[in-house]
Amino acid sequence: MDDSEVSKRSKGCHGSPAADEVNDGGMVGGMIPLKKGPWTSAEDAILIDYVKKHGEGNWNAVQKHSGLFRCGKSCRLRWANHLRPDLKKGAFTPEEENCIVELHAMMGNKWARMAAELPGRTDNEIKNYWNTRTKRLQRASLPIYPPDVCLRLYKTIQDDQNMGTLQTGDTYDPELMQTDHFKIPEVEFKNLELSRGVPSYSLGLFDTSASSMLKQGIGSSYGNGLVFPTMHPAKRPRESQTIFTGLDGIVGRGLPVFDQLTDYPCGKIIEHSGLSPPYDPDLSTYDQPSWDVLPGSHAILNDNSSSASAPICVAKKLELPSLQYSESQQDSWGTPASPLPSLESVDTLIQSPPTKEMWSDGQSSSSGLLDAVLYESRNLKNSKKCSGHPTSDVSVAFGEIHGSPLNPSETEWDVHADLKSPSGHSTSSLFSECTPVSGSSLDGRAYNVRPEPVDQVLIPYAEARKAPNQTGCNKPDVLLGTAWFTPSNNCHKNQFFQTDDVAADLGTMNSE
DNA sequence: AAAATTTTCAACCGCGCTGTC
DNA sequence: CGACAGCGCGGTTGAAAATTT
Repeated sequence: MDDSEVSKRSKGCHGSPAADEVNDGGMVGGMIPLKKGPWTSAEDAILIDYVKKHGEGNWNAVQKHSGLFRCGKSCRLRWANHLRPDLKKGAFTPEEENCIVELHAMMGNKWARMAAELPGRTDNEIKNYWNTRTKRLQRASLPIYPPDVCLRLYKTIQDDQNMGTLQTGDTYDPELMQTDHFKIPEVEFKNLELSRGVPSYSLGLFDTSASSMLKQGIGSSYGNGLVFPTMHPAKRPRESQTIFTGLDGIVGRGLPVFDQLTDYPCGKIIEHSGLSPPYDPDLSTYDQPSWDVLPGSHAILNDNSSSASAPICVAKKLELPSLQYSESQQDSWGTPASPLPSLESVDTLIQSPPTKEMWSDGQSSSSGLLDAVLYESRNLKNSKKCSGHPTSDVSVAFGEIHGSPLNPSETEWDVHADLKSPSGHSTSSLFSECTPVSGSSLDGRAYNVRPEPVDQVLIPYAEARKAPNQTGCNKPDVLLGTAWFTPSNNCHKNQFFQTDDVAADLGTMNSE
């Protein structure tokens, strides 16, 4: 064993005052300090041999039986992270990377559970990967979460709300929202060719603002009715669980679930958004002044395919929304607040990290995108309760943002979605015009968006809606499994949400 | 080529949960 | 029922490696 190597890193083997640290990390027989620092191959061999003979577990016995001067914790960690025979070595594959992003969006920093979905990978590995990735992306002002992930989550929550399974009120369980430095889903859209049969309103979904969403207050009833992957810590399973019914069978088995996501095809995004033409005209009757405007990027509205395909902008931090759409500006947009707080915001959701203050309970949070979406959902619900002038606070409705409903086809979207507009960073504009410098994000995930036919209809979600009370269909995890992930062989043509259902959802949501 | 900076990642730490006595 | 032990999780640290200046 290389003691010099060990001593270099060892900061003393006296462990912490904690009982377990004292017991297994302190001294051996009160005399010999347990080793810390890097493991040597000799130690590895001893540990491997021990596990072969005695199996995993009872780690504190390792030192006693093998003579290894390592605390049980250290042994367990070493085994779990490096010596386990089933460990997959090497860099994450693109599929795995995509999977991690998806999982993080849904779970937040639940590394162990994420690891459970990625066979052969350890929580530590995933954690390191994510932290590295996040740093890199943030530094490059690139989105942490791809747009389709944002939308799927958001849509799922919306649908869930419409099904009445997402409870509101003060049932929010802080523990379920336990997170840290809430990651702000930033979105950047590259090479979006949205002009082909894509409803402009679908794009509007992207021009939303999570920060506004997230500032509105806390209280997603995460714990009631919502059986998200995040579970109460107290009920945390000892062993890795399969969290997503659908995801499990896909991700867990290493199938190319995310093949379709690798490039974040626009079509997928649109599909996930749950909107497809023809847009239900009835929606305009809702107390939703600009719902009809909601949509779209000017590229779409104008069928400006040239602009849509023009690779213009360099990846750039999208930093406007919540501020840009501040209340003070609402008037300038000439429209009243809309009861549709949400869709406004994937953009914000994507760009502005909710401050910790937003979590009224003072909990830090580092949840994934899902938390943000849930948060917004809760707000949405609240806003629905509040008469017809819901978004009096930070949240900005589409109308406020995109102009008058009286002129849906010629909205202000064009104005502020335009790169030349004051806002300049509208996601919609990014959607249609921005292209990352290199054609792919720094983390290798190209945010390409391909136009997709919007006439297909996906069934799982629709079915789930029809039978919300069946077998947990009202549960997001089920939705995640059925509606979010589709077999890769169908990825190019699946419609994740039934158009009519979505329209109905939106209508319901707005009229509630 | 060397120094400085950044990135990666193995390991540690503290906390909380569960099971046992 | 409380104390304790074992274990696992998530956050953090810091040395090594890689990259940039």
